[in-house]
Amino acid sequence: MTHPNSDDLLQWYDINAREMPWRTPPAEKQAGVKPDPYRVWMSEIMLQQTTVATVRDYFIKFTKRWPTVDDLAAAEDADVMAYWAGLGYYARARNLLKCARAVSQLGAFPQTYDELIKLPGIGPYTAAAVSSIAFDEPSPVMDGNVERVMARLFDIHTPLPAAKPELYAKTAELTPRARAGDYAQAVMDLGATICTPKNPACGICPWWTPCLARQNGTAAELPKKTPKKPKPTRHGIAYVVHSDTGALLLETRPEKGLLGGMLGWPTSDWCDEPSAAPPLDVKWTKVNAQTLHTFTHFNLRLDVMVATVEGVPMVSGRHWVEKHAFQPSALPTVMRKVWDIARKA
DNA sequence: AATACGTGGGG
DNA sequence: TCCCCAAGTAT
Repeated sequence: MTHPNSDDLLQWYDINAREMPWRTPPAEKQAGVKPDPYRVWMSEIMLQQTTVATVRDYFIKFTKRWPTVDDLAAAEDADVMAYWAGLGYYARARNLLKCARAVSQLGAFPQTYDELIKLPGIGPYTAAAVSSIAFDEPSPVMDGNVERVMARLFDIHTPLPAAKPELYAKTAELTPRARAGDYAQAVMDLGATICTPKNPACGICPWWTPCLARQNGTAAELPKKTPKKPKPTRHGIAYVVHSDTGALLLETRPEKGLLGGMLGWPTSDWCDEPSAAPPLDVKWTKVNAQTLHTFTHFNLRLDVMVATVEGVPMVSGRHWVEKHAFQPSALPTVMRKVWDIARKA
């Protein structure tokens, strides 16, 4: 019974590594070019709970706009949030900026897991990924892909998240001292392309031989997971008001909580039976369409109310944005949906 | 420890 | 249609 070998996976990775904008191309790597820690870090933050396909364009946009960590550190908060709009998990954008400013202050990125994990937005996964990929520290990297691969490799049936310590032990055991960063990316690539959640392609897997789940025919049912709770549906009202000068009334949402720090329309609270909370005492018209949106832990149905006012009266906590300066792309997706409905009304 | 936190794509 | 899930972190 052969034991899984990191070299077998690295050999596969050297041939099959997917090209990504944050990876050093093989030719340059061979010439000794080291990855840019800023780009590695940026990619890892964006890749948290987000697919490579979605991240690619955002990464290119961000690094073009802010080529270095010092550039990003000097950016306006609202500018960064607008660039992040649509990518989700907006606390990442707020922490991205905090982290950039901390690193800029330090003068350079810390190079070790222990130092990196102290920075905002960097947890166990990201600290391990950056220290290994950018700085060759052999930190075991465990994300959802690695968990799945380990659960199958060792045929572990303990459900997640209880299985994490056990899976981490296997991850650490398999992580090589040399090329730990490449190895981590190799396991993640394997999980994304071959050892997939559904229909794993065991027939072309470089770890076909040692994989216990493959031997036992249990690969497709692993990893086990504890059942999740049902999603409630909440209701709310969004208010889109035009000034007769062409301006729109918007708000920057509070730092904490859902869509924190993002631009959005004034809304009621979101609950079973929302109480009307229009931002202005004018004649509102209910649009004959609703916004449906699914968040991580609840569904949302928003009614959309529209109105027109004369001039641009001051409204506490809200601000008017001139039409020429208004960019729907700066809104989180749910707010973009509201705009799509309101503009047609 | 358990919950909050987005979004888009695939089966 | 609906459910799953994707390179997790903060509290």
